[in-house]
Amino acid sequence: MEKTFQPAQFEDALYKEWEEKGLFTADNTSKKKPFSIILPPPNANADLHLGHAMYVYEDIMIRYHKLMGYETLWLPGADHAGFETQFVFEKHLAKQKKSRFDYDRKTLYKMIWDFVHENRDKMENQLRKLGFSLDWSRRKFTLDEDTVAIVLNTFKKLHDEGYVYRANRLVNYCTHCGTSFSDLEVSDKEVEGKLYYIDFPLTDGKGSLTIATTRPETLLGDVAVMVHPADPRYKDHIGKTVTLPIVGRTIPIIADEYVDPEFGTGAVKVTPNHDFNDFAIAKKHNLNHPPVIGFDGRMKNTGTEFDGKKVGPAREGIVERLKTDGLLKEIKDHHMVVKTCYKCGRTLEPLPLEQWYVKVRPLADRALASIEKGDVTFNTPAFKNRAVEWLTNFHDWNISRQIVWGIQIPAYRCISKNEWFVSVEPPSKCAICSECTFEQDTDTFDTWFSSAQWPFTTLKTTQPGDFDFFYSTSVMETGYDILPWWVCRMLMIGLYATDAVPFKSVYLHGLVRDIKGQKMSKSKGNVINPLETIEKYGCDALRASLVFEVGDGADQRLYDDKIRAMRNFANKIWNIGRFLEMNKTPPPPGTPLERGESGTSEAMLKALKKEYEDVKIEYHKNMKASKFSAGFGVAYEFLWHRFADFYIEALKQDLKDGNISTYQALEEVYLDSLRLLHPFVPFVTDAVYKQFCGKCILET
RNA sequence: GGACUCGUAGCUCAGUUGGCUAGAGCGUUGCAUUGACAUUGCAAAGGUCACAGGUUCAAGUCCUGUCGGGUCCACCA
Repeated sequence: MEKTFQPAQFEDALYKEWEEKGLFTADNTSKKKPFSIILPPPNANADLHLGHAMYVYEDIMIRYHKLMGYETLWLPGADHAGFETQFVFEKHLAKQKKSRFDYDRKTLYKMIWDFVHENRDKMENQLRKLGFSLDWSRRKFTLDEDTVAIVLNTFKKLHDEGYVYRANRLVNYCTHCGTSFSDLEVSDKEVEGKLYYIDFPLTDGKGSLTIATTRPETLLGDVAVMVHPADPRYKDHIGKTVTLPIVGRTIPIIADEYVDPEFGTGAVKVTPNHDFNDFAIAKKHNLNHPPVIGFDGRMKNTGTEFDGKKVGPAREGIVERLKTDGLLKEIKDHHMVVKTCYKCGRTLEPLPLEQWYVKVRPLADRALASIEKGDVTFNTPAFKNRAVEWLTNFHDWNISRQIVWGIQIPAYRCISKNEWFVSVEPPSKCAICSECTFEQDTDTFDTWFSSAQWPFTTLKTTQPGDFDFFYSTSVMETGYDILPWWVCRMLMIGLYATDAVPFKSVYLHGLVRDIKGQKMSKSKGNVINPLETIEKYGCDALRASLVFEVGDGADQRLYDDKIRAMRNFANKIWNIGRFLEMNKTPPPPGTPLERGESGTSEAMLKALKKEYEDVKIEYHKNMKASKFSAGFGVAYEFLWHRFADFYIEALKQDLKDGNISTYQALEEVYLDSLRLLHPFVPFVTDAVYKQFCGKCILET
């Protein structure tokens, strides 16, 4: 063995050897019991970060089960990550002073395609750097033709069976990113805003009604003023009309219990197309007015000079105008929450738009039942509760996105009758009037709609027999932060499409933070790059530090000292091997040892074996209970502080004397303990193991 | 407003169903060792396990409350 421990010198070669020997390749005709995990497909738009390194928990499970005699499959993939990728790509375009508007749909798609494939190769090599025992012969991409076909079929099935419908509702729309979102992609932001008190003159000339609003610009699209039916202040106003400032339209004063008399003046304006609550109220009272804000974020349909102005300047202008007209009573500071785009951070605009929705309730109920029955289990009760809470409260899911990068929705509109039909294959003629030149929906699916199907779109398209042998998969391991986005939706859609749970258990891990507990981000400059860390300390050190003394599913802080400590452990593993190798010396001629007689060490060797047996029991107990940190801790403590510090130190002289039975006993325990540690620190354990056995650990 | 989670040595954290003098890594102090490893070994200092009650033969561990940190969801004209 080399004198010094230098992981960078053997890791890549060892990984290559594992791959070439087919140690990660699954056999779906095996007689062994299956154990399968689908890798959460990383977005093919950037380098891997520490979050991806947390997939080490999957590698631990896979390697452990392989060593325990299971037929394992860990299936790698990449996600096209629709909106996320388009967003990243637009940033690249911006650097070249270009934008998505400079290209037609096809060109833009092709450009992103090339960008993604370049990134995908890089990303996959980074997964190799992490030592992950992925079956590369089965790698998949969410835009592979065969997986896309399955996604389209699922959509059609959902549609035909009434679980997907098209509706014109208000959506959360980002006028900068140019797309709508589901409820989950909306992030709340607290801001110090203003509350404007505005007089709406009564049409009969007898005074005015003061309303309070945070969005004066939307008054151009108002259809009513609303008060609480029991509010004594406004009892006489109900049924009268007011004249809308600036535009001069006459609108009614209506009553609805929705109004909170305590807030503002107790009188509220109703703008059907730009506020979710008002939308519902206006529908109830059968009132409407065209939208006054467009998808470009500019005012329209107001018949005023504000048409064409962006919302912000329009608000300022309108406030000025109200002041001039003497209708602005007061402006108060108002602490409020605005819904913003989770990606670009700009304020979202509620706008009316026709979209495809998944009717979530029946699907979620089935998912809840599967959890209830225990068909799916969670690694902690808290995560189970959170999943149940989400599944109980899900709203219908908007799956339409106004972006080009993704799977175009297989829905077609009959132009002459303005009706929609769904068809997996591009139809040759209109299915409704059979004459018109119908057109396909330009929208693409929410990425999560295809991700939600990933466990079966992959297994149904890798190798014949894979689905039958490996589905339902054994574990879904991912970060708890995407429980609602991904895990819950996989459960819902998986149950619907395959009549079986997509995974039998869910293992959620926590977030990796910096030493102060802050989220890592480029702007804060506190990012630990996994690849640089591997370069510096070795892959095993990084992997071990993400597992060592970490609570189940808990967030953790990662820092250089911890990684170094784990590198030291890897070094220890290496040097124990070196020491044993150096002491594999025959006993001097003519001594009792040469005749094979055991020395004084017999009792100690017996104690060692006993202790090791106990350690193994403890280790397997933890591993089987998915207490990986504890399992690692047990093996760590034993090898370093018992085996090396205590037994080797005590038997050192005996070993140097050439006591072959001492040597053999130590070697046996050492090599076996390498197998316990292998799932956590695969490189160093295998590098040493090969020196002694000539084979890789997973080969034996 | 609803829910979850955490508060254990200077720092970062483990502590499984309540059970012997409360553990680890890093850091600190002393000693040793330069023929496995200074990426080492031995030893030491350091904690009234946030606080206050309660259950129990026994509580860091269970229950209630308080304080403090974090997270998620809902509402907000």
